[in-house]
Amino acid sequence: MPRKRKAASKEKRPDIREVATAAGVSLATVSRVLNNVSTVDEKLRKRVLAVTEKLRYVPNRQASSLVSGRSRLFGVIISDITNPFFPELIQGFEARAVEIGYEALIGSTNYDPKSMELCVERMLSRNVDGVAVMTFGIETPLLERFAAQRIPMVFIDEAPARQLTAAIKVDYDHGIQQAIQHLAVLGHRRIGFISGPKDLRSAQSRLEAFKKSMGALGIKLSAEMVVEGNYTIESGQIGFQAFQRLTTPPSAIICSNDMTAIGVMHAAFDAELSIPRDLSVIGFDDISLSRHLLPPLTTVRMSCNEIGSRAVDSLHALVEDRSRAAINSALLTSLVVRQRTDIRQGALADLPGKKAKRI
Amino acid sequence: MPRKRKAASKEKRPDIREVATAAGVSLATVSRVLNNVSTVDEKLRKRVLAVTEKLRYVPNRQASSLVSGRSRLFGVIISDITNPFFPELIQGFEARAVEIGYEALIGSTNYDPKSMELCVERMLSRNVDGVAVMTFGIETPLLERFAAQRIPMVFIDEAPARQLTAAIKVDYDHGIQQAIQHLAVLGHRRIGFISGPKDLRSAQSRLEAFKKSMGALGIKLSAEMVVEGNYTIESGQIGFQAFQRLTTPPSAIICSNDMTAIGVMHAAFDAELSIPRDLSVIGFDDISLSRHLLPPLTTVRMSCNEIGSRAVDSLHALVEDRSRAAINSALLTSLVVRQRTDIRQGALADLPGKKAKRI
DNA sequence: GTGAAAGCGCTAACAC
DNA sequence: GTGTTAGCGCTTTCAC
Repeated sequence: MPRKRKAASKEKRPDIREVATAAGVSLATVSRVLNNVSTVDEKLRKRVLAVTEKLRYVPNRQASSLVSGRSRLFGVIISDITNPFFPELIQGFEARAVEIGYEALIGSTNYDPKSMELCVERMLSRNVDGVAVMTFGIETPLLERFAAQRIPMVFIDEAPARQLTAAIKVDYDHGIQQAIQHLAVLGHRRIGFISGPKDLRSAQSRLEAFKKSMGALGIKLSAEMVVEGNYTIESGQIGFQAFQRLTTPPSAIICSNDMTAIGVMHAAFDAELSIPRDLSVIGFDDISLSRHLLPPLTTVRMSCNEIGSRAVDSLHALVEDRSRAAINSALLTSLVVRQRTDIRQGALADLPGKKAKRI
Repeated sequence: MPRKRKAASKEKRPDIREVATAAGVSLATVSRVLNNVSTVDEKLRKRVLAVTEKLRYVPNRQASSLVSGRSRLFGVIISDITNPFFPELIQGFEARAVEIGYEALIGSTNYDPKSMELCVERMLSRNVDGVAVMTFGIETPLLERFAAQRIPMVFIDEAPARQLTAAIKVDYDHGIQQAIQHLAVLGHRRIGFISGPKDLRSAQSRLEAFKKSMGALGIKLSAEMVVEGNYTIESGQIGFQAFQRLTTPPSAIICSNDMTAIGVMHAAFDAELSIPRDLSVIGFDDISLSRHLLPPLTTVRMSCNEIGSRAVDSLHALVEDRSRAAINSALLTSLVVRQRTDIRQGALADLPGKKAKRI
């Protein structure tokens, strides 16, 4: 069949014009159909859709972005994807973004100022319609560049008071209070807390929730029971050692995140203390790793996945209606009891007459 | 100052034309400078660069992609970002992509055909310049859509023989041989293997490497010592149980990936077997989790980060010179000895006169 | 309700 | 070497 087009190997993909021709309409109509403009005649709609299908037409987003001024791209800035806190967040972010016809553009700062700046410029050069700043310690001047373009931003916990900016609020109190209650029931009274870096809002919030809950439960909290960490495994090890130097070390430790808790467990392991027999520990975040530890870690769960999806929702709201920041109810945290907490050693002796059971 | 421009709040970002005007050159020259075309006069170059800096000009990639036909976007298709195998891979992919001026577009199939198809269409509609298919079980017809557009693809281990396609080769033998050797030295002779799904190339390769190395070391391998798994924690648990039902269970188990090893450890824990005292286990991949387990897992390390960066390099080579597939030497694997392997119980008794030391 | 036409910001021929 | 110009594929007025 010599008249037929040459073999399909370098087939060019169809553009909107081809679809229009094949459907016998103008390309404006095709565009309207694809963008769900309601004023299109149902018959034409059907016809266009059929052709779209048949030709396997996929719209070129570069082109549509260029002319419409909306890239349908949301940036998400994180510290480092190998930090187990982030994958789940990204999963939530990406899934929700795709759901509403957006794409996620991930940028890792890698804790490096140079990377951060590059990251911001990449987002700018791809014209993101919004950015979720899920990392801390990013320099404010960099964020100003988004602000200058009126690009919406969303943060965790606390956002700079500015237009087109939202925050995903997290209710730390609930989970931490449950954690303390859980420990109290097991007979623990000396409960240590390893915080995150004090200059981070989220770290402060968690610490405050801890102090508040201790007060609410009527447990005395001495200053030596709070140690500052920095969310890393190492800081958990250091924190543990600091506690061990006390005349009376805590019988339970609550950590500001799971990585810190892992550090505590490693240090305890090295010190030949058995967890949970000699020391109970509770983490925070419930990264998937925690479930897989042996025995698994008791932790305060915060849905990172939901943080991601909420970030997208907020950004979306901000894009659609640039005046109103999306206000969501705070994300709840709650205790997941697994096997790194146990009744306090000697608790039974202290409470003669009472029967305590292992849980 | 009434004459001044209104406050900066809705400042539009500068385009190439503004830069050209400010630098007193044509916009073609600016474009040339930005794209490192060498024929530009050094004086003009400097001037343009200075203006670029001053105006904080960031090129609009949508526009340049549209006209140049290159999006500077590489897609990477994975199964699920919360599978600990992937974050490191993505990290390597993204880092290298950014390094060469590209962006990474991540697509998760979530083990779901619908997601997969959407994923492919997203990549197509964003005009990716290449795709790294790092997941298995993606339907070939979908990949044909990339092939039809002559979009380069890269795979792990084995690629369909086709133009514009490359594979990242991994040398499994080296690491697995080390693992078996390590176990043999510890006195293990009955070594079990839990494979990945038999219909996956990479799973086959690992199993073959195991069989080969066992033969090379002169260790007899009975059929009952190989169990098929599917790379999940559950399959590790099931595999362990299968081994336990044997008259003589293995004294050591090598798993096809770390998740499987974790499953084995969980099941052993439940069965009140102590690892490594009663059973040695070795994983494969060295996901970061393995390091953090208590005690940490002995495993065959494969640099997922490097798989990612090599994928980008291959794609890049394919884009630059569409005829030649990038050929890299195979990625090496090697044993990381940690604390989940130990001398076989009773090995000392079997070898009277020899002194064995714990390592 | 539909079509024609004017660009979005940039690159790549092509002149000069 | 540098500038001019014609689009890339699409959305969006604006007429009709």
